[in-house]
Amino acid sequence: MHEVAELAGVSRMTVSRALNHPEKVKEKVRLRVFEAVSQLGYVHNHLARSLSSNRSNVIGLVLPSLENSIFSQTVKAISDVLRPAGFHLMLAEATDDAKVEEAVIAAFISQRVAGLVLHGTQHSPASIRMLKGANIPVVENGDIPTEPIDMVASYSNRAASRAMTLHLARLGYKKIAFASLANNPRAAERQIGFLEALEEAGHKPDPRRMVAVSRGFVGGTEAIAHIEQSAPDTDAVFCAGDVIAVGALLECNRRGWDVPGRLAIASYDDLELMRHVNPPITALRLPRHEIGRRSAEMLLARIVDRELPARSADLGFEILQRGST
Amino acid sequence: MHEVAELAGVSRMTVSRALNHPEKVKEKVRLRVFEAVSQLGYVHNHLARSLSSNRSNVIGLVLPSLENSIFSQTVKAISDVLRPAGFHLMLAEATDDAKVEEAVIAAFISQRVAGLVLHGTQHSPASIRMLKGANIPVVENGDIPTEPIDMVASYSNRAASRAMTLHLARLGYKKIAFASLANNPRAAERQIGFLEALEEAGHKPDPRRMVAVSRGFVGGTEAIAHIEQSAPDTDAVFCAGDVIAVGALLECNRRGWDVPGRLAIASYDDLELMRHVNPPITALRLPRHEIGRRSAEMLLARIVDRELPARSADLGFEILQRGST
DNA sequence: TGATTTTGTGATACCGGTATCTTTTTGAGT
DNA sequence: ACTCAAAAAGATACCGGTATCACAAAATCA
Repeated sequence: MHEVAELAGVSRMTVSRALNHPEKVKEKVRLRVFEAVSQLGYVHNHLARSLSSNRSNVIGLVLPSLENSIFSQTVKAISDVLRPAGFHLMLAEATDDAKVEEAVIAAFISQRVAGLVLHGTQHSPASIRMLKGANIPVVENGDIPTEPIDMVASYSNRAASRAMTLHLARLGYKKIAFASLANNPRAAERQIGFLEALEEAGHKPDPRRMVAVSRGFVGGTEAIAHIEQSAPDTDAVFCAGDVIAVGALLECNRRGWDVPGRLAIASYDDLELMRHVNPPITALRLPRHEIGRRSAEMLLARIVDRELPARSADLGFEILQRGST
Repeated sequence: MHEVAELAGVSRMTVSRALNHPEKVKEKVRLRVFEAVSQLGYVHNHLARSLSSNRSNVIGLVLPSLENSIFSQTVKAISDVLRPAGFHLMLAEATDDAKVEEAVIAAFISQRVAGLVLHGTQHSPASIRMLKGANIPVVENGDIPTEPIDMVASYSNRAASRAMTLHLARLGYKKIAFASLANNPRAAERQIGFLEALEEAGHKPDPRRMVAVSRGFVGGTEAIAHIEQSAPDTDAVFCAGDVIAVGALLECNRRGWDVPGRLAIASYDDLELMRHVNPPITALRLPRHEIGRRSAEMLLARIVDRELPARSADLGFEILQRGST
């Protein structure tokens, strides 16, 4: 920068101004500076800028899992909002483990990120203390928590699960099973919603129809095997996670079970795949993209425009009725 | 940091040393410093550290698309190698557009990333100039380029495509079609490999059997429709991209075509899904995870250990013969 | 025209650390 | 006990920018 200043015959300060607040510098001088910049191939050092001005242009994103394709829509949406605003995205994985999450959050704060998006709403007291102490805007995704740290953009797992279960009941299914991942805070909320709906529909919950399965397609296979063994009179299964529903459908196809005749299948999440299998699977359309967009917008509103956007946005969901139910 | 130094009764320099090179500080003093750190809840400012020491702990990753689940394995592997080494990951999307890529690279350099991973091997002269000028280690993924910028960790699209095509020929298929995405530099390499293999196997290439399709499952539907219309005697189709093969298989199922009796299907990439459809799809196992791991390791070798790792790692591939061929 | 703003530019200090060199302390060897 | 090398701690400058205030030049007003 020193060299640019010399070549343009001005002070470093003027160079800085020409680059950051061009309107504050006379046109003639400004053009000399730009000329010098391009002639020397000068690249601004954002690190120094951030340190000096105590404000950075990096947003941190913490995901429970990087391998899960579910999040790619959200990531893409965040990125699409940030880029035109000149912000960048830093990514970290925090599994559902408190210690790891604390380390990740500490690392992000240490990098002085301008804001943070957390996918997940269960945080250790230490994490919460750090986040509040850091005094940066935070958006939580993944569920609507009762006590948000700062801001929230999500749908309610409980409400979505409840709605789909009621939908199945309304279609006339009487013996609905629930398959979900074990040890997953979001799955727990979904189970609550499921049970609420059963009660509301006047069904009696039956523990034989609550199945905990592994991640991935194989989870669906497990669910069907469990149902056949423990509760063969089940007439519908609500697969609350990822690709479990597809795994279940494929397993039914293999066994020659008619879907939805022998067993109806509903999915929690509407991956593109759901529309393409036979029969297509009834699913919840969750606002994955919208969550990312709103999260980024809320952060930018606070950081750039210093506004105070609504603390919480419930982005809802939609039931897509298809051939599998 | 000043406060920590005061509380511990030492100079700032000693605090810095206690945190970065604990072995250089006497145990007694070190403990006093750590005590002060935790008492004050001090978080190290990595920005200042990077600026002062002129070395950062952030790695940049440029992907052609964030929505594509294919990359999630690579991202996860990179992240898994970086975290224990104390490095972080910054993510950007650069579509296959030169201008966007230049902007992204400039932004990363401006953030003084310690190293860069580029998924993609076609770069504009301006990008290459910037990268060489920045003097940071760069790893290219996605293909084996003839003139790498710095380092490479990948498999060869051409070799993989050629190998699968030869595999189909060896299985006795005589009229093999090729379906791939249009306007994709990697797809172009794959097509070259396909044509090489046809020649090697003594087959005559037939333009009616070269199909350009859309992204996603629907691409498979398109491929089958095209084959039926333009070259109904085709006995095998090699789907060179993403989930096209699954789309094709599902379409065959819908039409009641026997797979592989009426038409054999082979896929370029082995997603988990390939093993679970019926019949399971023959696919290339590409080293997605290994690419990420090696990329990160190569960068760290250069950054941390100041070694000069091999410039290029061809990580190969594997043919998984399954029921669809 | 002189007084008063307004606008443009420069001087200086500082953001929060680390590199480097200097000084002090420690401890081994005789 | 004394010398001297090695280890530990401190002083100072600087990384590459920006905030802030001072000051000069230009524009506005009476």
